[in-house]
Amino acid sequence: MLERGTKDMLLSKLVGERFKEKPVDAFMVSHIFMLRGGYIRQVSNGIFSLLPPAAKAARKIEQIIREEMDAIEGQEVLFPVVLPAELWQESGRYESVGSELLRFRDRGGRGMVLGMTHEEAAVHMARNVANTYLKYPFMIYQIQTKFRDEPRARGGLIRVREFTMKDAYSFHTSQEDLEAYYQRVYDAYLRIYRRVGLNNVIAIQSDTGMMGGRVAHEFMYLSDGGEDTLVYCEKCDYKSNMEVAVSEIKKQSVQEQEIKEVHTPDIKDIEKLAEFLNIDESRTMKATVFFRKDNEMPVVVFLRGDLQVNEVKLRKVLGTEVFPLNDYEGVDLCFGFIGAYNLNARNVQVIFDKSLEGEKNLVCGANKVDYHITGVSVDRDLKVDKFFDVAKVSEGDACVHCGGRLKVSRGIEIGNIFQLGTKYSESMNMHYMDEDGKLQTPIMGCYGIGVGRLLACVIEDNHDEYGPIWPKAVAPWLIHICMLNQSQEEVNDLGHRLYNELSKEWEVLLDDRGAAAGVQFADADLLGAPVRIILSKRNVANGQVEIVSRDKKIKKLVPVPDVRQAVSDVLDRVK
RNA sequence: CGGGGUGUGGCGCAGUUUGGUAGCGCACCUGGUUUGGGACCAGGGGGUCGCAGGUUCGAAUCCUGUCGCCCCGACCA
Repeated sequence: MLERGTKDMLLSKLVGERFKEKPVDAFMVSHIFMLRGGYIRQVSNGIFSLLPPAAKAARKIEQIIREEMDAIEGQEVLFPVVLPAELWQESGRYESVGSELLRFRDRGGRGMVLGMTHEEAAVHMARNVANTYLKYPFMIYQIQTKFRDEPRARGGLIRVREFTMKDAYSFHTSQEDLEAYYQRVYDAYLRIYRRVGLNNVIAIQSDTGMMGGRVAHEFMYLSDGGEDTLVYCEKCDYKSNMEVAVSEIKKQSVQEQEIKEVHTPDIKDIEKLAEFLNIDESRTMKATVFFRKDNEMPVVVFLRGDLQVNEVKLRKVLGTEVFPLNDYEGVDLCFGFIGAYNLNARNVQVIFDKSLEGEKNLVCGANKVDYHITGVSVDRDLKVDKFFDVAKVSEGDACVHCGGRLKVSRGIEIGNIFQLGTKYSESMNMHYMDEDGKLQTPIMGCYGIGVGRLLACVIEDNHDEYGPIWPKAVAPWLIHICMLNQSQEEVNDLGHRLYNELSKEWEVLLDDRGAAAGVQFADADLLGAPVRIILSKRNVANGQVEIVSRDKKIKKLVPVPDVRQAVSDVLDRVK
């Protein structure tokens, strides 16, 4: 017989178990604690079930997001998870998106997809009803399951294939209106992160990727374990994803030299070349070879030897997807010794990075096995029509805005916002009547936050060596009662009495298992409730209980009649 | 999709080299002693060893195939 209220939970009945040992396959702290604490259970690669503690915390995050979306006039809706292929064919994404879009057929053989984002569904919903300018602007959002067949899920809830996401879509009659609303969403996002207890979050400029559109920002939780690389200026507020980051590259002034051919036996990479000639890598010219997806033509990118090619930038310059070339068969290049000087390769596209502009006395390949050329000056010896910016920014480069020093850091993407423009409204024939009775195409924005990933980041940002230290806004339970000597009637009675009383006001978990003190404390640490009440034989005999905050910064003995007030005080003092 | 690793009870692992019918720690159940940081004693339950085929009198172990999972890379709102 279940006789539980909505806020109370007996630990002896809680579904899920907690483990002492670190799971062998987990590396990120959030993943480790979520497994050890009985928060999540993996069902398949990148697919997880959430157990009660995680489900409760996720619900609280969702509620915070919901409140902030409603506060900027969002209207909550619900799109289907399964969508017909035709809808995605309308926008063109059925073809343009890769295999992360899960496609399948229903019993009638009709093509279906699992929703990975819902622009199509949003336009489908809105296009027939938003037929007059009087309805604009408006924003619709949902909190819904998404599926993306990621090539490689990892890190517990950090990178998964199935996940819950809040996605929002706004519709406007002018670019100015979109920009103004975009800013409101931006501000709402920062409020959301603050409310769920995340501190190290910054917004950066980002690539628009498959979404299309021009302006986009990503919200990054700064963490060494993050998968994204970001660049920011120490002096001004320039912040960007590495994918689109730009910089002034540092250049040294050097003397011009004569062209010379040197024998470099089996020296096929920049590192060995610099070592062999005893020069800095920045005194060499590197050739990196890609191939275009559209016509499969090889592309040689020349850049200064100390730099790396930024593939996202290269993709934009070429206007097509690019992949590193691995199959050298039939390509008219002398691999390992490719150089810009005297390069006579057929059917190969050549791109020069701006890092080479004006450089003098560089070493490059001689297009001949085991030889390099020294003393190459770009202006004097090479005919370059145009330089492109296709190199990755390095730490220490100068900021293009203020000349300040750029720093490179890692982060986890916990939200993004896009100014989409008319990509979807146009391709999917969405129109409205303007004041002059003319048909117009609305301008869109879209905005996403991954709930599970956010939950994981809250742990990344709030934990000690024993487990999560949940901020009270998202804690599964606010109060955790430990009965250290449960066999003592007074302890058992008082524990249950406090449990019943406090759960009228707060969410309370009672450890009624009669376990050893160490077991109880360890589990309480893993469950991370902000306030812990400890009942021991001796204290209870003195009419007292101990109240401790999860971060262990507050510890006090209080008389039993004062417990409610003391709990309230501690809750006021913790984050 | 490439490279590497791994699959034995809920979790962590041994056993595989050299085939002989499955074991350890934790967890779980019963009884008792315990109780301020993962206790102790006694008893007990649970695994057709990822799956399929083959070799053999006999396969966790050898052979072939296949699948899952993990890591690195490619990829990625």
